[in-house]
Amino acid sequence: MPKRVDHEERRTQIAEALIQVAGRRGLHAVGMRDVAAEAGVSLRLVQYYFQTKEKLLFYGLQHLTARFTARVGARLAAAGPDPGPRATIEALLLASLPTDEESRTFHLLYSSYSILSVTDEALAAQPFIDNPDAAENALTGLLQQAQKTGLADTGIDARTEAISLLAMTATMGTSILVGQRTPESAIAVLHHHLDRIFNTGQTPPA
Amino acid sequence: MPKRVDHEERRTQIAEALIQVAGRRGLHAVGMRDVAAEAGVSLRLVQYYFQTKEKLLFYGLQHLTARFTARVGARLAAAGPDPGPRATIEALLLASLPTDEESRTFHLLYSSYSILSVTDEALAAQPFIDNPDAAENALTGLLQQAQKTGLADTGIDARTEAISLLAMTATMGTSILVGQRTPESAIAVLHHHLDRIFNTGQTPPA
DNA sequence: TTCGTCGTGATACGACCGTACCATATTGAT
DNA sequence: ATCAATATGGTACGGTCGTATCACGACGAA
Repeated sequence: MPKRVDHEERRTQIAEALIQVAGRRGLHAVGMRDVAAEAGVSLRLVQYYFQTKEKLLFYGLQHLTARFTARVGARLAAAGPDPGPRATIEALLLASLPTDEESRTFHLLYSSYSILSVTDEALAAQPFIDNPDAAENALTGLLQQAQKTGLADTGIDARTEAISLLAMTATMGTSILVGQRTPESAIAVLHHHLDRIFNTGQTPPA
Repeated sequence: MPKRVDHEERRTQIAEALIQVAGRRGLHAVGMRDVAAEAGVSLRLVQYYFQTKEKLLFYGLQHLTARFTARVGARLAAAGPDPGPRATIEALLLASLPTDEESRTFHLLYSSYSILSVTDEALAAQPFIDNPDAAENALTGLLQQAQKTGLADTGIDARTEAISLLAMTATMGTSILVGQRTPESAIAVLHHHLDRIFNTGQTPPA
């Protein structure tokens, strides 16, 4: 047999090319030839490692979520060992905001895939649909933990607040993307709600 | 001259066909031939009244926002003459949730246009970009008015809460669209925040 | 060494899409 | 009645897109 190339490595390389060009020109505008050119390979190669465009798009979505998960993990690690629940939540939410080129691409493509999945049933059956649920559950758990340790207001409903925080973050992310809002104002809104939920010590509970 | 047909009426008819087919198969998948077939006219006619696809898409967006504005107005009128600020806000927010076929199409297409505008500068220059600002200002005004009349908690920041409510509504609308959340749960979250903002009389201020 | 398979290139094919072109019936103005 | 502008149909053109086909070099196993 010939060169015996690492398939998974090549697939990753091509998937990153897809993400690059899709982030630049939009997911709807990306063709196989664009991906090939961006990856520096021939069109045939893209066909070889992904037989069809649909499979390429699916793999691109998987790779995108994996990259995002890794990035969030890095942010959490950067917050130091065992940060408080509030710091953890803050890192989680802020990592989702499109503040640099990478997170901007994440947000744009994830939104594109979501909208696409509404009218594309094959895409709707893909695994990324349970990812938001995982985030919601994680955030809910963190809030409940904070309530038990007296850090968060016990009067709030953890799940409702988790849903709210994630929902606000998502929309404001899109607002940043279209240039309607600045990252700073989005962060300010999030801080406002975190201040409301968490006992800062400056505003003791009645 | 011949039949002297009403251009605006025909353009509206074609634009509605665009909205129909785009709501069904996705905005990215709609072609001029699809629109023509849906409207029951020839491809040539679509070209005649809109010279290019880009212009058709722009007009479709305008028509979409006009239809949505009219729908919200109808909801407000249905809430009775001079409803309280809370009822007004509630009608405003709930009208934005995709609960039936029409609002589902609204939400899907508006989101599609938004995402598209991120990578399409011609679309980004379109008027719909200031529409969210208008909603935000209106909501802020209503909240401030409610604060002055003692209906809403004076401790909240009206604009921040307006931004939050709109942001939550938008994301939860998309969640409903992709089948991740039910309209009821979204409404429950919104009610929770409205209860927090408004003095219900059951929880007197300290 | 031979052989079969893996990796890669070049190119062709059929479909579709937006747009342009040609034709023609209709009808108000002159 | 003639003319010119309007409204509409039919169809062709150039491009692009996803996919398929043909070809061939490389290399490990026998």
